[in-house]
Amino acid sequence: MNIKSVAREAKVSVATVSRVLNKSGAVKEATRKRVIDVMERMNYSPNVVARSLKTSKSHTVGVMIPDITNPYFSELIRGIEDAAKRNNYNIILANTDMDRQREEEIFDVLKQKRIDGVVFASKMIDDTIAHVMRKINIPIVLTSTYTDKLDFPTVGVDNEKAAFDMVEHLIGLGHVSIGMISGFLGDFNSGYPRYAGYKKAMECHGLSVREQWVDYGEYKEEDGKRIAKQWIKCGNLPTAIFCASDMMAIGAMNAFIEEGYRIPQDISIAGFDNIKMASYVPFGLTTLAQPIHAIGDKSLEVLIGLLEGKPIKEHKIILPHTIMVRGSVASKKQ
Amino acid sequence: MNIKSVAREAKVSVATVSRVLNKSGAVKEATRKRVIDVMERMNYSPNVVARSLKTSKSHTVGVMIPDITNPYFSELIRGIEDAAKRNNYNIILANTDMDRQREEEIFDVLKQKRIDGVVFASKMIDDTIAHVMRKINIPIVLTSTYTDKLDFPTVGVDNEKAAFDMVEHLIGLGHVSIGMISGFLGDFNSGYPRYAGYKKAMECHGLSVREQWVDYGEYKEEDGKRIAKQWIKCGNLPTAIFCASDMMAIGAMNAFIEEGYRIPQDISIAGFDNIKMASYVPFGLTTLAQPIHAIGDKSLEVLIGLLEGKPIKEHKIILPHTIMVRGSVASKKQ
DNA sequence: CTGTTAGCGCATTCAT
DNA sequence: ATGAATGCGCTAACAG
Repeated sequence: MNIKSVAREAKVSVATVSRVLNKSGAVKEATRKRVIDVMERMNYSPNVVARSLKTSKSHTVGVMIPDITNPYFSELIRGIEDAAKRNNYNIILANTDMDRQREEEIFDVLKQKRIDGVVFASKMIDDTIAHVMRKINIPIVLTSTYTDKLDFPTVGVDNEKAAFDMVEHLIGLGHVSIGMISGFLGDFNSGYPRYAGYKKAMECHGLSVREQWVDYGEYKEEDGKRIAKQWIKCGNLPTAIFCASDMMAIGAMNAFIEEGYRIPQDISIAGFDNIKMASYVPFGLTTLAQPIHAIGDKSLEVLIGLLEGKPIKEHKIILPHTIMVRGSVASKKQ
Repeated sequence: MNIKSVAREAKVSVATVSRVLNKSGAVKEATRKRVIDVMERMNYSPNVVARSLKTSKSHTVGVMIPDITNPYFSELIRGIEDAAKRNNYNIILANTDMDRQREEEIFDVLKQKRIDGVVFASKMIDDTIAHVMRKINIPIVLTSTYTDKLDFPTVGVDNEKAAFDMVEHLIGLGHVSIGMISGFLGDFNSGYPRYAGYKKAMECHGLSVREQWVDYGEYKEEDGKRIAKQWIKCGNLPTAIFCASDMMAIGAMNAFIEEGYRIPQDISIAGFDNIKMASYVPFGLTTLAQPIHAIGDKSLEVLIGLLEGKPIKEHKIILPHTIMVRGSVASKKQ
């Protein structure tokens, strides 16, 4: 049941069937109807593999992320998939766990499968992976990923400004002793800029960043929890803690609650990301909202732009962030 | 840069190149080396699309789920993808939002893309979608999905027994007034059996199911929260609440905490699923643990078995559940 | 052990 | 407006 049998049945050539299939070229309405009829009667479904071989377009893109289990990435994927659906693309999903070897392997099979492009999220691009990505020679869009080695388009928020805004929000609420549970400063995508924004906001308002109130984690709940428990043990807490991720904020909240503190009466906690879970803690988590879904959506739109040969206007696409006010931060004004 | 140019460069025929590529047939070690050398030097990457056209195998499977943003499904997908990786398959991910029309569309394009099989999760299979799934004529494995119309393999836990075990656990802890925030009873996959297990356990121990302590939601946080707040307003609470999903359990917890109750001192709450988030609430959520990752993994393994023509031994594959004891349930023994 | 060749199903160019 | 013929890159049957 291929194009040929349809042609035979409809008493036309395969070229004509192909024409009605792709709405290319002109076909007399009568024969078009006839062909369509036959296709339906035979329950014909064109073989996209053959078409891809011919056109070298698969209408499929690869999406490589560290771990779909991370709520940030599952929202991101949803945005990507929604945009894909709109544009009649499909996505091949691959988890990398940020393992460089695994990433290379995936790039390799994606290339072999002739996918049209990829959306890539990972840790910082080093020379090795940059070389692989260049060599593979297909359009790539980066998100949540820092690079100064590649000139692929990047989609995300202005992390430094976002952190600055959040800390300024806390200061505006009367907080002066503000701690931060940061990401690692070697992470130039999120870790460093968010810390830099925090520091800048503090200095901007004449407040001091105290070393004992800054610690570093890998954005996981466990990290936030561990650090908060440590601080509790040392006594002498800030009145507010800004966390570089919602998961760390949730971990910190859990630590404080388990130790008998009340949030936000005893201590205020702010997060970063606005994953869905942020609204599923008691009274809600106040957080710096990234438009996660929109970032995914835009990433795919940019990729499709690349595929269609649109000239790239801007390489660094910044989407707007907002502050999502919920119950985990209290005012310190008297 | 195709197989032909490699053949030319290595001074062999395309057949020989194909042989070393697929390790099929015998090739003299010397020529094999030479071919491999050439492939590397030319940075040759076989065109899997052409191969698929020839073999009618794409080594790609479709995965259709309601929403990747749902933590249950993101863990499921992770299991599926891990199994896919092990078996050198890729997955095309599609969110359906349980929309029947969307599901049909996706089945259609997946068929056109000649994917080898699909893992399907959805609401109950009705006649219309059953017809589509039969007609598409490719191997399908079901998970989280009830059907009595199709004889496709199904992977999951024994929901009724699981619920029974959990409620018995609560009873063993001394609880006698146990409420349930259930799924809808029309959901034959999870809603009805989990309720049935609850009821059976209660009756089994001579306890009565009180109508005012049973309510129904769609497994979301909001549902658990709404129902719990309602119960609080009515006063007269059970000492323990069994929820048909972790998200509803989290919602219920949030409701109680927001209303000033302490968990588990004032009320015990148990969930179902053991999504990661269940361990990220203060003191942890006691829950009926589904082996979510394993369910995904097994689903794909079964699908691959189908693809390789293995005879299906059992159509209903039940994976073992456990009770994950954390801090949200207290003992009522004196 | 190696080479020749016939398709896989389709899009597309060139005639007509 | 339609058809005939070519080739996309590969696998596998067959021949040697």
